[in-house]
Amino acid sequence: MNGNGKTFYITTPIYYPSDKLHIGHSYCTVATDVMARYKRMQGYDVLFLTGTDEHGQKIEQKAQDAGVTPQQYVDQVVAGIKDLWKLLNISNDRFIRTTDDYHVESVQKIFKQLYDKGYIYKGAYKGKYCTPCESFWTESQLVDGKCPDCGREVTDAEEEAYFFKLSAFSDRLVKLYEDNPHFMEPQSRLNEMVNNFIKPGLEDLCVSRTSFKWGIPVTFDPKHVVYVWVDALSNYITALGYGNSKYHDFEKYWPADVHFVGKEIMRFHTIIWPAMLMALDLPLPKKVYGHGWLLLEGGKMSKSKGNVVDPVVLVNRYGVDAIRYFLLREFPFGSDGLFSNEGLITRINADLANDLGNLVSRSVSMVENYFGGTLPTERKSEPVDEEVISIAKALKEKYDAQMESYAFQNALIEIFKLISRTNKYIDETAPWVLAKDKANNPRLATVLYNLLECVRIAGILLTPFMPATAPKIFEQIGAGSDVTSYESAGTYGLLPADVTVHKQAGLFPRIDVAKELAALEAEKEKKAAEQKKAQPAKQPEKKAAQGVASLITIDDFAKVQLRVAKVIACEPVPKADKLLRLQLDDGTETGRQVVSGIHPWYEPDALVGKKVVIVANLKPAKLRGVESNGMILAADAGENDVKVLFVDDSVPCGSTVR
RNA sequence: GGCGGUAUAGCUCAGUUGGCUAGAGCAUUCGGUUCAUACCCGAAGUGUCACCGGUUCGAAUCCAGUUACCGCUACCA
Repeated sequence: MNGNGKTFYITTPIYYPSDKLHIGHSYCTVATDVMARYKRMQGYDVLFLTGTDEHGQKIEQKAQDAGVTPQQYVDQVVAGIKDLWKLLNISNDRFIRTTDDYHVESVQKIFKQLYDKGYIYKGAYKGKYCTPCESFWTESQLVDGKCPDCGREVTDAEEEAYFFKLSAFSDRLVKLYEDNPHFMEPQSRLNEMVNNFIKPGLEDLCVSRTSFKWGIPVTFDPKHVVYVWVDALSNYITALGYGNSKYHDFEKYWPADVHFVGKEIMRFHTIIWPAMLMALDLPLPKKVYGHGWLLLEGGKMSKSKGNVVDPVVLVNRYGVDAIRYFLLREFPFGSDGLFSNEGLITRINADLANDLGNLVSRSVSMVENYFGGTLPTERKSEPVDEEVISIAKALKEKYDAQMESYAFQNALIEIFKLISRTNKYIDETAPWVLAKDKANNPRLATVLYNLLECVRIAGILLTPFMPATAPKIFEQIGAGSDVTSYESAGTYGLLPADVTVHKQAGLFPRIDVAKELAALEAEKEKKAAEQKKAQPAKQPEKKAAQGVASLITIDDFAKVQLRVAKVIACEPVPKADKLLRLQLDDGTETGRQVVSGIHPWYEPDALVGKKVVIVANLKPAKLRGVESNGMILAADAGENDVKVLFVDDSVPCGSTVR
């Protein structure tokens, strides 16, 4: 179990700094941190990497909206992310930014290397081109295989891009999964990957873009920038010095022992990343672990729902270790969990304040009250001591088994079994009764010593989870550094017989549930109000910035025919989740049929009889084989919300809108 | 639509390869205790283990079907 000389390389995903991070990102990073600390404690030479993925169109756009350069934009967000990790006591050894010089240099080399080996080739987006119309179409847009615009024949498209030969790696990937059944966890993800991607046949991957500039230029074809895959995934090796001279640890740490990732990016890490490494003739990571999401009442966290949980607020109210503990205790690492403030507070109260904090407090107090702080060395054991001692002795092994399989919640449950049993032991032995007669002192000292020992062992094993609290525990129970090492958790009875304790303030103050819930609610509303106030100020700025690039003339606008139409009938399109087929009365005799992707937000019945605005002169298109003549106007009301624009019923069908 | 997952006490969840009289924590009620952060200890419950069939001496656990929710994926002019 001793890691002497062995290395352990663990990573978080690199986060996308388009917005502030929320509790979900913190969850992943805290888990990684706990594992890193655990391995360090075991004596491994650990490298813990986290960072940010800073390129791409979305950042470019966000920066433009904010009126700053992309670099300025990410600099500011990244500073906030680094502060958050500091606040959460994250012990990452390195922090990589994909805008770092050395990373850029490496990615350019990797891209070239893959190109030279023939794994990256210049190609074109799959699609069709209508030369007379100068229009690019995808297969699904074609009407009867011909240009939807003019009805003429189309040719293969010319849109230029570089592709990675992902398709060439299917067999090797399947073999990888077969030879290493634990390559990805949880196991249920394996079927998902194989059935969704490998079996239908992997398609080559577009790895460059010409449509935006904010990225790493392709050295031998500078109008292209490297698209996310090669840029972002390779951070795991560039941060070790692969392809650059900033670091020199590639030989030492690669392959990674585990990549922790959110389940949403499992696919990139279990298919694309191994294929890239195969193409580069490099060893593959030993494991990719996809953790679950923290869900809130009402679904996934999202800005537009206003239900984003801000870790900073929680840490400031309850302390970093309470939050770290809660995240890893409450949620099984591989599956989703339900986050609630009430759950947080009751968990802190029940486990940390009542059980752990109070145990330390009462144990230390008794040593002070009955023996002035220092235990006498004379002892008297009794059979009632045996059970709690045997649990303490067996704890480390059980804990290790859970930690090695990344079952953080189970590891913590094991520790708290000891803590509970120790509390019960106090009742069984009733030290306050023993204290009434000096003759019982040897017995009393034995009981108190056992309490301190149990606390010591629990404290050591809690250290990776609660790096700030553990030292406080040790100080209170008088445990020096010689008896708080990882190894020492496996041996019972290491505290000196005449140990001296130091009573201090409680570790975790008890929280008034009702009061705190109200306070958190108030804070949330304050934030929402602030955001509302900030919105109008932000909007005009955004319009101005975008407007410069894309002003149109009144004539341009006149090309768009908007009309009012009434929904006569509406039904879902078969074999499609999002599509609705709408029959409209647009004032003409025949009416028209429109297909719209609004099923997630509207049931057919809710639309029938309503009047909407349609784009009447849009080119017809086929969606899922159903013809659509025009589109319905709807607003993007949030990250994932769409609202159709309804018109007053008094407006006649067919009315022009301008 | 395809693929995958989940469904167990009021709540959050454990239940390895079928043997459970189905468990834990929280919440609830009652009792004990006073060293301690109004804490700790003990006791008491409540469940057609989603539904319907099947395999079996025996099914929460295995198989088929149904329903609900979730995820991945395709469609979203």
